[in-house]
Amino acid sequence: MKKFKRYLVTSALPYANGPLHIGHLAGAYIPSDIYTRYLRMRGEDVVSICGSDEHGVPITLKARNEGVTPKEIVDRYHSLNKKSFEDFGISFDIYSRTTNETHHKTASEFFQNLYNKGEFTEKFSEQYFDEEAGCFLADRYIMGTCPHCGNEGAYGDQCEKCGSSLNSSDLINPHSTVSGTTPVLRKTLHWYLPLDKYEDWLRKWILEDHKEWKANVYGQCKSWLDQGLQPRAVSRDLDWGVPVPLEKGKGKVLYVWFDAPIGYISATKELTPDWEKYWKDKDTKMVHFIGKDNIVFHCIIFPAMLKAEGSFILPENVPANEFLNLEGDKISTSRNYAVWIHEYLEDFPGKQDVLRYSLCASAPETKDNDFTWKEFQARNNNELVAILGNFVNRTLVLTNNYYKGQVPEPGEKNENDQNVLNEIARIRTNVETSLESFRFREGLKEAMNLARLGNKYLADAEPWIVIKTDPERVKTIMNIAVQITANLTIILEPFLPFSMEKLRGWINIDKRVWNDAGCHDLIKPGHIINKPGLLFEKISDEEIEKQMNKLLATKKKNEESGQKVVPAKDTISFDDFTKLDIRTATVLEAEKVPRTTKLLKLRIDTGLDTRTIVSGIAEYFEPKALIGKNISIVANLEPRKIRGIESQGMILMAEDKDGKLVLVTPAEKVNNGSVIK
RNA sequence: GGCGAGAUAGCUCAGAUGGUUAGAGCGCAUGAUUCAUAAUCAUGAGGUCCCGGGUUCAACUCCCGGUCUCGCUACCA
Repeated sequence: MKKFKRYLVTSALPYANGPLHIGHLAGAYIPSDIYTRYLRMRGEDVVSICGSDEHGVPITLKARNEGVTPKEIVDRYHSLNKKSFEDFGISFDIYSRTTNETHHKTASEFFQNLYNKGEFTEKFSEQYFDEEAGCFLADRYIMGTCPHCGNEGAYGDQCEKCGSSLNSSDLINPHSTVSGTTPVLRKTLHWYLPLDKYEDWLRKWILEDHKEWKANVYGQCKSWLDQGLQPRAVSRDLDWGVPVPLEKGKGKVLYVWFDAPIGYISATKELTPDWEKYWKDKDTKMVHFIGKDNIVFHCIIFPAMLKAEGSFILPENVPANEFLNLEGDKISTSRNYAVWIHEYLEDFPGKQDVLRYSLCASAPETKDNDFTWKEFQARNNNELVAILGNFVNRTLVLTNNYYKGQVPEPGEKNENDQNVLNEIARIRTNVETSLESFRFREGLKEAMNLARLGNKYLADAEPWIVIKTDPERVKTIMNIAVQITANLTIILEPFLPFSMEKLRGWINIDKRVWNDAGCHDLIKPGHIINKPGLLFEKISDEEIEKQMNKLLATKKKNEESGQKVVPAKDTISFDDFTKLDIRTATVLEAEKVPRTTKLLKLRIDTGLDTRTIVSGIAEYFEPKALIGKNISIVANLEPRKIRGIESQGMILMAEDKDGKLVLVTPAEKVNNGSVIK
């Protein structure tokens, strides 16, 4: 394995439109922090980089909703999240932001550089502009008729019917799915990164040279590469972001995916004038910690950018984690369903390590995992308190009782003593192996084995009994117990930094380097230790219930408030209304449209006729359960072909709070074809 | 529908290149113990290794088919 001279560790830039929650921590920041702290203890040259990602459309939308400027939004969450990280002990060397000057400059230059080298393809296109919404429309927000096959339900980027890929300007009779209005064409210029050009080396670099990447990461990349890469626009028509640094780029900004990863570079620049040795020297090992939603950007797109630029190194590994669920449900920022870090820190002051432990011990390393408060409690009470805290406590209490806190001189060691002492070094090696392979769960478990070893040693040696008959022997036993404790402060430091600092205070030693781990004489005889406190305290059922109730309350509130009520539409005339032919009908047959997930093909009796309607409701209804149902339809909607089947009308559905579709049915049975008015 | 990842004890997870009684931690049971926050230590009970086929002397491990979960994607007038 190659030996690197220094490390560059990056952690996904959290998007500054909401607070941080446990999913963020478990996915990226806790592993990254453990890794970084470990490397620092090894004396490696390492910088850990992070910052807020503060550009992009969602932030402008949130700002608009709240009637404030985007800047106010990002300021709010940048400072909140920066503080959360600090308070939680995530030890970035810098936590920057993408709205600052250095970043704007760096991103501009990066763009300019690629532009000068001719790496971009430049393309004028007629883009649709929604005059009502006041913005350009992404292709997928536009629908219209396919110029090739006449399919009226073609999207701006692709026609599903004939499979041809389109530009929205090709569509006949386009309409905006944002406002429903007809957008107007405006000419606009954009720059594209031709990812297809880089496919060959990406394929070799990932699929051949990095087979050691985690299966989820490797598989995801392979999937993308096998599907074939497309050029991607690096600019957007928007006013919130890094301006395109070209005369003809006025009014345009760098697309957020292009801008954000450059944030790693600009943050490093801000941190040190020596930033180039971290980014451009082949002896630097770069590692990106991210969640699985970010794999394609960090494994394919960003490396393509770096390679295109030419002077940058590429990541050695991208240990992406899967997702964390919460009490069986998905974490949701918008629905406020999460354990927020800033709230946790208030509710459990001084218990950063408990959450660090809990999230690391059940991190979603290989598959999605579920965080439950009960498990959190169990991890604390049964492991941190009972195994680790207890061992430390009994060692320090005994040392104080027997020797007034003065570490005794060891006598002759028996075979078991030797075995136990030797075991420390073995545990250290195991932890190293785990951490260096990004297996943090395993590393933590292994580190905890040292505390288990300590408990067992005391139980076997029984100093509280031997003291009565052979006090000399007890000196050896207690010396060894103290050495184990001192080793704990090293081996657990990356995982539980707050607690180990506390523990070092009690045993009255300074922070030691990783290489000291395994030593049998970290603390010299005669050394005086301090009075200990409790390293961890039990967490009561009441505290846990309180947290669980909080989540239940959120759920309940979400249910009550229901889904967002969409704004009222414009007034229409009575004539407009009478144009609609809404009537009752009965489902005669129902079957799934093959090779789709959502589509059902229904045969219905409208009173006038029997006809076919294709409807996107397959996720909510068993076909046969629909047969015989009384429904309401729009009977005079112009027919349209969906997946090659002509759909003659539309079934009326209502959506409940969970997004589930519900049939709109007459309260009492009426004849088919009865007009709804 | 396409692609990717996953499915192993109550829970969280290990199980290179197929090979005797499938492992760990926590939980549970029993016993021991009392220095310790009723903590610890020992022992033990728990598994159709998602299902169905196949290859093989031998499959949790390989092949084929299927089911379920998650993600990306398509689709949803």
